[in-house]
Amino acid sequence: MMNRTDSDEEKKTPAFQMVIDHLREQILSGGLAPHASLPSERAIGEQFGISRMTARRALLAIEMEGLAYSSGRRGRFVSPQRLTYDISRTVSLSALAGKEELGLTIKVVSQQTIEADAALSAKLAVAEGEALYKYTRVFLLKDHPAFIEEEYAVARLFPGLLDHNLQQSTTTLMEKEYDMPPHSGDITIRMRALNEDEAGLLGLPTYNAGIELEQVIYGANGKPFCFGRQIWRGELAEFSAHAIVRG
Amino acid sequence: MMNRTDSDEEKKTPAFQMVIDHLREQILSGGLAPHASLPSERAIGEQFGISRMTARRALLAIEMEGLAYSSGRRGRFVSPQRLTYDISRTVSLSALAGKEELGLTIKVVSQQTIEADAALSAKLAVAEGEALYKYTRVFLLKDHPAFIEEEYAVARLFPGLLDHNLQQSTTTLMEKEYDMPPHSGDITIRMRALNEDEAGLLGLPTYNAGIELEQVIYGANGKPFCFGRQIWRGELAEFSAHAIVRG
DNA sequence: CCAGCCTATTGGTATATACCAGATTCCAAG
DNA sequence: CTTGGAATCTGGTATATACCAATAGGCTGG
Repeated sequence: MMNRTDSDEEKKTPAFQMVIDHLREQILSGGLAPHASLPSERAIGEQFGISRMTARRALLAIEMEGLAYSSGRRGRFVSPQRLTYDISRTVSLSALAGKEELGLTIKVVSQQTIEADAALSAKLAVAEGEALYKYTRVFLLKDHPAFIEEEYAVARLFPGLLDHNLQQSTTTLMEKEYDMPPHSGDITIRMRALNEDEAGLLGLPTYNAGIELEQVIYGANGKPFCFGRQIWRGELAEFSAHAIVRG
Repeated sequence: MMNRTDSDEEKKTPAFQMVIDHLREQILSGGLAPHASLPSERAIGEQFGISRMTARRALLAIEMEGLAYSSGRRGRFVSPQRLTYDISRTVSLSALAGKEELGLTIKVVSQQTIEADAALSAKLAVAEGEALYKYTRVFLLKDHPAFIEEEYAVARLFPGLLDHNLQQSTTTLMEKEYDMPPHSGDITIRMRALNEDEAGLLGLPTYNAGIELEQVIYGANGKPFCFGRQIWRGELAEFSAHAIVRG
């Protein structure tokens, strides 16, 4: 059935591995351009003389490598390039805004006014129950989701914030319209599995891994005014920083 | 066959999902302590009345969530707690050293002297071909691998470095023995799939995702003297920073 | 008591098959 | 030309089965 080329050398080299190597080479060599479609599970199965489940497995590995993304039942496509986010230079997406060539668009998923719970009141140094603006947005590169951002802003400091167009950098908005430039930020980055909602918004299977970035943004007076949580497709994120050693 | 409780509500809720939810609850509630063993694929299959492949799928999802790790053909075990690495305060593992309760040990995998290639000479601002010390170490928590570190140090600055015991913080070593305290660092963090060697050292299946952290460490004179690359088990890593906005 | 072997168990790989539901394509009826 | 629906894609879920290799545990003979 299979035409494994490893029969001469001792043994092993799984079948799905050959498919992975083949697809990776195709993608990295540029034989398949970003957003081009990959062969279907069944097609790969026939092409390599393996079962669909084995082909599927290879494709899922390619997805995990970040080389491709799947889009529901439409098929799988080659991933675009990784973005770099300099956390010691910027807060929020100011570094990305203006990069028109990336095809960055923002989709507002929800916006509302809520009351601070215990966790948020601690992060934003406000009383529990104080009004906060909460808005959720998805950032897309050429219609391909890159990350989700949930932001919580102290409502008292930004009256009418939700009346503005949220399809832009909110830190720019806060700086220009409310004279609240960001001064510093506390950032936490970790890798974790996505829940169902997040996976749905990012177009990923549930329990795929992604990168979570949380940040509290402080104003010139040293007080926090905004808390944000971003969930990135892992293969698209890259974070850089320049740190001065203290103590 | 199965005893799915979702027959009353409309439909769906995959079988493997029930297993995931059950295992997650068990682990998060503390019913299963860190490093305790999980039921085998076959045992879960029988317990839930599903096939082994479906049980396997649920277990792999639990692994991806970081709640458990597999250890070759010995079985699967509950993951220990996540570590936090403050990149704006420290370089290398000084933050972790001294935390005896974590059971941190270091295994030296290899050490050698090499010549700088183009990439390394650029990062370390030395001539191509200049001698560098290279050593690879695995950091373990109670015998459970947490991350791999490859470090490259400019040999000229640290004569005889490899004669020291490398089962300790090398930045401390460089500071105490060679009077080269770290002053600042350039750090890059990304998520990516592991290759075979890395997966082997970390006890993970190949093509699992992990977090890569690269850093160039600069001395007080502003010159780089050490380049390191760490590959973390994603579920164990957490990076934090305090950043001042510039520009 | 310990070394060596045998066996049971575990995860890893692989197949063939089946049905479902969303997406796309295309053609025919209006 | 447009709309409707059918046929045909796609991936998602699930099963039953098979063999392999590495591990762990128990037993047995020295």
